[in-house]
Amino acid sequence: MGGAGEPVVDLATIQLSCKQCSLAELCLPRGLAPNEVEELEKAVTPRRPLPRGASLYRPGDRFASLFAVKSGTLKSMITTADGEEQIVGFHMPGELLGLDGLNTQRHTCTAMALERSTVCELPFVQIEEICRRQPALQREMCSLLGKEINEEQAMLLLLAKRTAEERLASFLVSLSQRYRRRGYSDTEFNLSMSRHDIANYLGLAPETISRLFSRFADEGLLSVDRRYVRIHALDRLRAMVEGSVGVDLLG
Amino acid sequence: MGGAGEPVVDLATIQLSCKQCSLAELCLPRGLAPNEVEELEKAVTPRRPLPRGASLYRPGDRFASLFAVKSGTLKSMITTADGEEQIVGFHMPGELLGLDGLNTQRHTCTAMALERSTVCELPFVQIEEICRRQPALQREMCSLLGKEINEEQAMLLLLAKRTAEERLASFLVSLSQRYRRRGYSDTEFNLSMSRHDIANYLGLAPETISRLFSRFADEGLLSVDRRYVRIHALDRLRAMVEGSVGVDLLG
DNA sequence: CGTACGGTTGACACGACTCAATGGCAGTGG
DNA sequence: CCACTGCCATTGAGTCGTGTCAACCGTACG
Repeated sequence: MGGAGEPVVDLATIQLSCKQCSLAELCLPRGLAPNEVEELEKAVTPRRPLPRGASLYRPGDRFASLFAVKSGTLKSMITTADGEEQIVGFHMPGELLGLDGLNTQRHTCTAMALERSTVCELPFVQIEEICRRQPALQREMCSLLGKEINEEQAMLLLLAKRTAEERLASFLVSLSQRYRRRGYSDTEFNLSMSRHDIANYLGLAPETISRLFSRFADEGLLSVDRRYVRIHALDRLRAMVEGSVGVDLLG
Repeated sequence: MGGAGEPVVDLATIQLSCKQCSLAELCLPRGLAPNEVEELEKAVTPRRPLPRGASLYRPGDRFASLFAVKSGTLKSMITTADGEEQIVGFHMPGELLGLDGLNTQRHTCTAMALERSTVCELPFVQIEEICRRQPALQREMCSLLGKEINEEQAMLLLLAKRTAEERLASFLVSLSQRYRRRGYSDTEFNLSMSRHDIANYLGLAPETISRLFSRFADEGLLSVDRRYVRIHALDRLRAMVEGSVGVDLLG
């Protein structure tokens, strides 16, 4: 295998290059010097794509690695004893997941692909090792963990204090910003999650999400066709979440 | 100042001893070897007590240190543009706070004493430095950050899915466990926070908290006198939060 | 072509909020 | 020492937002 001119690459031997990755400024290497990125690269191991619905890890799985989304979208959710689920985050390209395993060395969440997705695996012992030698990465990791905490706190406020309307508006504004940062349109995009997932994430009933989409459309804020959303008045959506924290936290 | 036999100690020169601290097994030194604790101790700087209502830090303050509660209780809250507040956590002795500043090097929360409280200050640059040399502390810090994330995720579920009754039960069970771990009764204690604070934290109205306390008392679950709570049926309270995550997360 | 699932819409119910009045404790000043 | 005065807490009455239940539709997929 691996003869000259063969287009198929051997997944076990190639190294993913962070330097060449278009997501580098969004991902862990953000803010690292070239030589530091090189060191980080060595730790990155490739992984075969996850089909829609596949789990990257499940509750109880041994925590060994963090994962950076390379393409696609994933959701993280916690599960209660009686099988109820709560989505605690959606992960877009360049975003890290797996932090839920840091405490007990076992994952508490399920990470599931919402569509065919690829991720980079970052073995945690190696991350730790590099952190000891490269203060810049140590800083970056801390910043990242702090961001996760800040975002979840902003989410607590959203769930504790905001109306259904404000929650959906906030969700859309957040998606919009995240798409923009990735070079996509911030006013038209395809949702990779179902109404059910959105509802679950926002602590609402799926029917409420449907009704709100219809109302937003009636009010000229946006138009929806299935999962395709076109935002017509991003400023008015923003105005609805005025006073919310978390919108400009996505550092 | 500081003459022989003078009982007043100089706050600027004494070193707090983590080894002798009764909270050591709950706090950062948990799981560290004696020589590692010694090193950590050197970084700890004393701080004068905070009177009730005083802030340890406010949003926008430069992040320079983490704080460990030595006595008393504090609350952390985020504030929206229009002055609304959301309490995101209560901090009891042995617990760390300040993690909200890790992302941007500026605090996003207000940390306020609910009663006269003392804290140990841990300058963050020193923590980072020791982490590089002492993998055990590095691990402990990661575990701690992971725990914070896990707990906030459990809180997201509580706010998104649980009824008012379940939220208050969950809150009381959590308090009960935390008191027990600190050597206090897990069935009788004084709440250090007002009904208003509890309501804010749980995403409810203060009136709802009052009504629930009355109902819980009617049902023989507990008795309340002002802020003094006696739990009569901890098992039944636990049963009400069955299926909730987060109860046994407080590693 | 059939079936299943995701999404939309309507009718209704109910949990929690709001508004309002009252009570009681604690801290303050006379 | 006692009255004053907030603030916190309790309780009731009424409202409203959102959930629940149910029917229907369209699309995607087998």
